[in-house]
Amino acid sequence: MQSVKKSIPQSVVKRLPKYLAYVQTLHAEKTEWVSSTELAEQLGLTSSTVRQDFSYFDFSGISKRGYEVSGLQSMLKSILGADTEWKVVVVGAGNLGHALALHEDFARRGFNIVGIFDADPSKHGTEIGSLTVQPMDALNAVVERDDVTMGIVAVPATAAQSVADLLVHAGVKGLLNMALTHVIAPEGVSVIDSRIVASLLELSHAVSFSQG
Amino acid sequence: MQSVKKSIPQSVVKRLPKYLAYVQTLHAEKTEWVSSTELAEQLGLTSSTVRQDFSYFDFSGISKRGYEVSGLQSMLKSILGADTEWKVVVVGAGNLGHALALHEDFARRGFNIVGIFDADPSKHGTEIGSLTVQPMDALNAVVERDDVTMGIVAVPATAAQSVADLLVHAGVKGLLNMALTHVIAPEGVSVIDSRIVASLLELSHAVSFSQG
DNA sequence: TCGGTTTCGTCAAAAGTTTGACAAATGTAG
DNA sequence: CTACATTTGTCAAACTTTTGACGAAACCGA
Repeated sequence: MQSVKKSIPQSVVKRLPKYLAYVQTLHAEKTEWVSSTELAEQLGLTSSTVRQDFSYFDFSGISKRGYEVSGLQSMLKSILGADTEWKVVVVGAGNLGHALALHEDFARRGFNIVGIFDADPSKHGTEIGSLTVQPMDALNAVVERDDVTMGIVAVPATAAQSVADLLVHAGVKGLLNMALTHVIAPEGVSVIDSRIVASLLELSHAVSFSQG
Repeated sequence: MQSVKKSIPQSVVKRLPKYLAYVQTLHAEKTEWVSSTELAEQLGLTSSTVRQDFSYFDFSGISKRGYEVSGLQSMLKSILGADTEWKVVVVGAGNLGHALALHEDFARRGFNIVGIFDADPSKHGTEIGSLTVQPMDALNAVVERDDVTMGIVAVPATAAQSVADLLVHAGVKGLLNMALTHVIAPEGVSVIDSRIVASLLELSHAVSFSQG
């Protein structure tokens, strides 16, 4: 009987995007109810984990029916901030930055890329979709003017920390780090690592040591 | 006094790529020794975690000096399979697949992209770096001929599972899934989720609920 | 050589996460 | 209306991961 919203453990937050993705496909195909068992099967979990996870937020299922899909969807969206439009800048206009700036999945989920920046003058002025690559010293103004909340660090490992510092200084509150290196940010700024390369390394470990 | 190699917990394997990245920068600048304290500070861990992690593999530090950088680097590489060259294919020649096929970090770490495939005929024949986009039905032959171990699934969520099935059928042993949806693979095939979009959602959660 | 200090390796306690079990709730069929 | 089957919500046990503590090893300076 707690009314104070207790914060949701990291382990649970990490699963929420997957719940949301699946629930959205259900919603798209007009399914109205989903059980913890079905969610568990689809996402490779146990039904107990699913119910436990959902117990962290104020959303109840109904015995014998399960969870109402559209309500669950709204709840997940609101917890994840996926019902908000976010302004995002990308730093680094290499292959990866370029692709991320155009990535439809971001826009579809409310992450609007409002600027792309690069230190290399030869890239300035290049058009990427509806954006133009800008020099680093334009960053502060854009972040301020457009009220940008997040920055994507898509530069080589050696430059990652200094770009992160610039973004923090410009005022973003969250960083998505595409480099493999660790990036340090002050209290109040969240950093999440995208782990693209780390994932491949994990994979090669898994592949090397599976079945021997 | 166990000589049998006990398998390394997932939680530890996840940190290994970061250790490796940092140790490589040390190596590049000719630093010879590194302590658990320094590693901990740089990667945002406790020194205890670092020592505990290293206890899972057969590599000792020396009291009062720390760990020898180049030996540690080799050990990490060998555990992660980063001392091997891997053959990788990309499925999906959209923005993301395109960028991944060209991503220098992959090549630098021994992940060689040997083919890129797309279901869309209008993309076939497009040149991406030294590769040419091929139709899906060329997949099996390439995987077999080049002994491809891993596949990167860079297609829209709705196609992810079927592409994964094709890759598994072709014989890859590991999948890197770029889509937000969960992908199911048979026993013996490892799947790692790249979580790019999931990471942004995590970030927006973190940003929404920090300091309130 | 010796005492002081740093850093490792290890252990066990603490904290966090997942699972299994079961009562209570809800729906269904007769 | 009642018996039955299903599925939730919750609890505690089991498991995993992280942390703190401390003895032993190795180096350093006098």
